[in-house]
Amino acid sequence: MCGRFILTSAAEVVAELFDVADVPTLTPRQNICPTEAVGAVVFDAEASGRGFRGLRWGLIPSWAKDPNIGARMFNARAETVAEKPSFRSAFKARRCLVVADGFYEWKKLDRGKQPHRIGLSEGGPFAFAGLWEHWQGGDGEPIDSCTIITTEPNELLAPIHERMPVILPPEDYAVWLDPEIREASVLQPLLRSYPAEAMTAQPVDSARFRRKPG
DNA sequence: CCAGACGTTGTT
DNA sequence: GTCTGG
DNA sequence: CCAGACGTTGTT
DNA sequence: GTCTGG
Repeated sequence: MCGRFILTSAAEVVAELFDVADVPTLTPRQNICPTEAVGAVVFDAEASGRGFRGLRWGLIPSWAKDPNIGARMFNARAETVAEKPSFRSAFKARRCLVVADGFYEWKKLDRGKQPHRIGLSEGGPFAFAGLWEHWQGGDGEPIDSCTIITTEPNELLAPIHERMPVILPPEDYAVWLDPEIREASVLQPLLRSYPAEAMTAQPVDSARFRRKPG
């Protein structure tokens, strides 16, 4: 699962890792929530290459009447994403890389819950496997939104939570973003747990998630 | 045929 | 939009 | 995901 | 407890 994450890298670092040229200045964010704008790398048909863009986190199916349905579509299960009505068309044609420097998972304890910050040992940004979708209401603004795919946790994450987001290594970026690839038999094998030995997890203070100071 | 569902969690 | 259930 | 709210009418 | 907003 992944319901909160971090993006603090500078635009230049993101541009180099993902080989995109048009990354705008990025405000460091330690607590990105569902329904907020996230940074994503997508296939840009006009440029016949990659582009960086903002997407609303929480995928709104194109057929949804109420865009608020997207608020709880912030994750999609790797095991079922190719078949679920809300995700299958995006899985075939609109995959993306959601840019992050870390994410949070909450471990349930006998008393309360303990958030952990998780990231790559080597530091730096990485890519969640994502999907995006276009939505157009009757008279409202169109919205492009996205979801982050989850899978089983690795050995590091298993004690903390039952799911973890799929992190794609750079060698998988090209296949994941290629819109001509549509076969689940090619795509689904990419949706695996990132190696535990390359990740770190540390408890953090719950106070950082409060909305109001005090 | 039309009407209604379509998702993720976690918790019971 | 597309599938399922009635 | 968590934090914060948690009402009343009437109308579709 | 459950829903909404971010």
